[in-house]
Amino acid sequence: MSNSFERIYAVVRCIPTGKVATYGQIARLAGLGRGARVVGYALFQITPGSDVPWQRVVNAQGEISESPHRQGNDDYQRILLKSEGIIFDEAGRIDLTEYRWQPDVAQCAKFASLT
DNA sequence: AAGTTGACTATTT
DNA sequence: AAAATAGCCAACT
Repeated sequence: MSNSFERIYAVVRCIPTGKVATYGQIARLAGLGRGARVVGYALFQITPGSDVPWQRVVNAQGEISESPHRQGNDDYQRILLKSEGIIFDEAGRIDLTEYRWQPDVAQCAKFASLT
C-alpha cells in the first residue's frame, strides 16, 4: 500500500457516523492538495471488510459518485448512508451544508502532523 | 521512463 | 441548468 493511500484511509476513518466529506476535502486533509481524483482511486481499491467507511465520501455536489466499474454499488452506498441517519433530498442528493464533516483536530490527532 | 487513467472539481459553453 | 473542457495528483502499465 502506498503511503498516500494510507493517509487517505486515515482521514476517511475519522469521518464520524452521520457525516459525509467530499473528495477534495479529504485530499486536502491527507496532504494531497488538489488530488481529489487520487482519493477516488484510493477508495476504488478498498475491499469489503475494510474498516474504512468509504460510503461517507461523496462528491462536491453532495451526490454519490459512481463509476462504470462500480455501478450497482451506488444504491448500496445510499442505503448505508440512510442507515446512518443521512437524509437524501428529492434529487437523491445530500444537504452538504448540514451533513458536511468539519474536521476536528481534537478528535483526530492524526491530522495534526499532516496539515 | 513515459504515457494513460480515474469514486474529482472548478470553469466555461 | 446541463454538458463539455481543462486543470490536478498519484498509481498503474
